Amino acid sequence: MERFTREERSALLSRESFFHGLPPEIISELVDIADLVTFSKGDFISMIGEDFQDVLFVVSGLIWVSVCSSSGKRITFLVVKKGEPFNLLGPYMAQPRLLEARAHKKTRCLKIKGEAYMSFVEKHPRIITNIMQWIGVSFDSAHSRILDLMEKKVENRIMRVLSTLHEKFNSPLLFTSLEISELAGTTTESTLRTMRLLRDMGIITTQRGKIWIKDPQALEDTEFGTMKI
Amino acid sequence: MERFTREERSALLSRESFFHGLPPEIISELVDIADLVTFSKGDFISMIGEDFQDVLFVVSGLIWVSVCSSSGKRITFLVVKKGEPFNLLGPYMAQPRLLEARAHKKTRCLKIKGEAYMSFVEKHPRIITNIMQWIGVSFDSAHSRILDLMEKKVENRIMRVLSTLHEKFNSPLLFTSLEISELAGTTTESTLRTMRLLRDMGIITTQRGKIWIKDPQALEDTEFGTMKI
DNA sequence: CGACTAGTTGATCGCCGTCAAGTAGGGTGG
DNA sequence: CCACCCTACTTGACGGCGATCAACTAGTCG
Repeated sequence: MERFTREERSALLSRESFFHGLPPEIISELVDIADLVTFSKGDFISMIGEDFQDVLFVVSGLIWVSVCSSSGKRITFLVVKKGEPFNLLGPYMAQPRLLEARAHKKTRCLKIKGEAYMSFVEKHPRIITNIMQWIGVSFDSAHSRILDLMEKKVENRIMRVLSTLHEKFNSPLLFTSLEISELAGTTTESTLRTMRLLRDMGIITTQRGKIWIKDPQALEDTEFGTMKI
Repeated sequence: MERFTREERSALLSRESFFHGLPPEIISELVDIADLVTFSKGDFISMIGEDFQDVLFVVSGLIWVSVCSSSGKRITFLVVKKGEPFNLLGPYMAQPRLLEARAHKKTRCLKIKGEAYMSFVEKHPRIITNIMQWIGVSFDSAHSRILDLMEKKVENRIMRVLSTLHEKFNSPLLFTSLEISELAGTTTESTLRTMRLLRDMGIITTQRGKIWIKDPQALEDTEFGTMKI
């Protein structure tokens, strides 16, 4: 692990990390078969339609994962931060997927080739629990998002996105309205209108590209459980 | 396997089955640790908020899996037919999920307790590939459904549901408009209005509870890949 | 034959996506 | 340091899709 900064190493072991609870020897064996790769801000990590087979574990930085349609509409369904995995399912899947992954800022990752990942899993079935739990939460999150889209108003979706981002990153949120709207499944205009309301109510304050959550409780809505963004 | 009918046995081994490609000895070992259970039409297999831990494999019949919100809105996101698994992720998850599973008609399943399932997976990592592939397809399907909800009109969603059901069950589809609407994420009224259009165009014919697809090609829309219902 | 469920169609109405026309921040290069 | 540009943000007006309400017909099962 010598090429890691201290911060990166602790990110891999933190409570929020994918690796939490795994025996240290499994983690270090995984690190041994991984390459440390760096993406610059804005880099495409995988493109739509590509058959991306590698598994990534973010050690620093941020990856935005979206699907987009041919009409240009895009929805971001995952924001992968340090300690979190990306593409746990990819290596097992035959057909290319509709994912687009992009580095939101300079991002360092552990990269494991699909083949190596699959053999690792078979050799260390202990890690299956971590994988399944991670996927399970993401899976339920996708379904709660479907429910949200069906019956919640745009305002509530935005509030939920802000609430979730706040839990994950704390204030200030360094995201633009465009990014928020792609997470909530709406347009920038609607996002801005809602943020105007929230500002008037004293729940948030904003600056170009920054959002401070002043009253996190006011954003809460536990109906469908937490999103996993 | 002596308690199975011949049809049930072959359902487990068919090409569309979850078990396809697995060595026979693994399948029979799985059957050994499973109980054969029968649900009557309309039975709740798992209720909202319940911490359902068993894994089921349908050998005959049909299970409808939905999420519903407190306001009564319900979306069906999975129809599990013979040869298919249900709740592959449940045993690994701590918190209860928002799933509701119901027998759509008399349904026979192999039932495995969560603990037994997890040990089985660790003991036979070979099955991980099947599990991951199955989950992966469902996962992508959830995301394509999100895109659908965001940018497709109700008409197109209905058409896609009909097309997918036709692929899975063939004509006639023995479903009511209410059921179709819960799959498409809309109301019965909108569903019926669309079906009226499709009927006028000669693409389908309908009877109470039955839908014949006369022109499957006309329903095609490959934009987001196939749904997995 | 009666009751329940499924299907049908019309009228209304509001959310929110879209278009449009701006303002303002902040980085770059001369 | 200023002029410039690009991006982010802002606000108003409009209009359409589809949810909702309502009233009805037609199968089907006991």
